[in-house]
Amino acid sequence: MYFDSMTPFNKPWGGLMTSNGELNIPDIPEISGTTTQEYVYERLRNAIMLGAIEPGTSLTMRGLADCLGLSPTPVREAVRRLSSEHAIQIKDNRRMTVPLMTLDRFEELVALRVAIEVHTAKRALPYMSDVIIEKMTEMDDRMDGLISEKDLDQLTLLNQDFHRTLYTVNPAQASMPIIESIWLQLGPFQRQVLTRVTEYYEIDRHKEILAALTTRDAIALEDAITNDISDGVLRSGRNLLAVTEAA
Amino acid sequence: MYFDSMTPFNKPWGGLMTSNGELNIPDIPEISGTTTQEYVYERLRNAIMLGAIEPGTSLTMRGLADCLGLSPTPVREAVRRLSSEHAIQIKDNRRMTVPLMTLDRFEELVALRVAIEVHTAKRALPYMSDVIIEKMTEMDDRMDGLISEKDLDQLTLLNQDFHRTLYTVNPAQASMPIIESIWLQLGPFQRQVLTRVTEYYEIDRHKEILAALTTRDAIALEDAITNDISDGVLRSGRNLLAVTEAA
DNA sequence: TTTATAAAATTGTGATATCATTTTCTGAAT
DNA sequence: ATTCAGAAAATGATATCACAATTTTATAAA
Repeated sequence: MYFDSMTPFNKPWGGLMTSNGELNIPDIPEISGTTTQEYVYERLRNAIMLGAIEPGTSLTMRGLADCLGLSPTPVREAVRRLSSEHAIQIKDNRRMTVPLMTLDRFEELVALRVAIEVHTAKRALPYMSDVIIEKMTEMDDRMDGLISEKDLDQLTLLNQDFHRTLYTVNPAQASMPIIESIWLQLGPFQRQVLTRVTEYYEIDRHKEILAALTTRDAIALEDAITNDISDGVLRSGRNLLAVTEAA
Repeated sequence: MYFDSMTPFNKPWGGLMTSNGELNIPDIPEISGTTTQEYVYERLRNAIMLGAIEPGTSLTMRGLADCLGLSPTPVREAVRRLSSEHAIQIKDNRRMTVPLMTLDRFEELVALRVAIEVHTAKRALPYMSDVIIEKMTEMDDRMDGLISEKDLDQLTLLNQDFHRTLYTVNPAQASMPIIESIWLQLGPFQRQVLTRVTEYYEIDRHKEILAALTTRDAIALEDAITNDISDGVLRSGRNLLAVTEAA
């Protein structure tokens, strides 16, 4: 069984479920030349980021292993990595979950995201080139298309690519792994928010970011990044959490 | 053999070394009720932070396992966690090392440390209490003693406690794990610097931090933290790296 | 229906076995 | 001394096994 046996399931057809059902971990292309452990890590990470694993659902190591058709060993390593990135919470009752968001934690994570990404963007600015700006502009154009198609998965991924492209023009940059870790902690909840919101990106802050990059204006860049992150889901997230935590 | 067989060792007494020699991983008190994997993680982390594993020394999973008298399984999990925190670099030739510092990376890490710690300190300020300030003052006093005794290990650890105490007064804080991760990346090199420097902490910036906390002055706190981090090892580190990289 | 208790199943953990690679060692030829 | 091939040893990765601890289910009593 791939799922937690704690979860009650009295299905009309009876019998045990085999390998698809409540928990559906989206497959990802298997990168050749990599280890199983790495594959599991990437796949679970992707599933968490895209909200395919509902926060609060309890999981087990062996359950995941069975679900993926693997032995517990590589799953354990992948899970432990995700756990040290706070993407998975290992509880003391032999269960683990994608942590539920709280209002306090949300505010902290968003503020931290702003602080680190602004800092990283500023340090990237001296390395910015017209070629990269062009590349980022293309990304932004593609995102406009994805918004109208309401393809949330690709939108999330491409939005990350956009930011990552900016930050990594600084070749010595050391903050990208940290930023990715924060994205991962915010991801599951952002997805919950996005599915409840109709208008995304009322004001396109990416255009502001691109403008600031073009003029090499650090102050404008700081504002643009701050606004992009804040406008994105901050307000909606606050609302959702305010309602949720009141109940 | 606990060490990399790549390392040549023609010892006069010949024969294989058993379990003490070049690589000496300081023991730590075994916390009861915890797993072997966690113990290995803490012990390796401590060893890296305190510079007991010389950066660049090549290690193997099995070597470490033998050294610690354990099977490879828990060692692998601990090593992978450290690897995802960039405390250990897993190379493609089946070896791993504590990464050597470069000037560029050093500058990035220190700047990042300043940015995150300033941000975290500011958000902690509203939660600051006289009791905590008193506790931090005592820590600072103890550090003065350790400086005169030149006890670098305890000094490093207590300095971290000092900062950690400040940042964690904010109960919802989410940045502590990130700060710890940066400390860990800086740790081995800081130790190399400290052993080559005679005067530590010419100006005691901790006193400035405590003053800013007492007056609840965010601007002064920002300056004090920035100066504390910058004065600590930044200048010496730059010098050491400038010389090293020229060669 | 609820509660207490015993039995059964499941779990996390860590050691071990196995396998394909990779590295290191050996020794001859240059 | 160097170089280079082949043999031998060591390594990382994963599956499997064993075991204690915990949870879940089954059973019986109130």
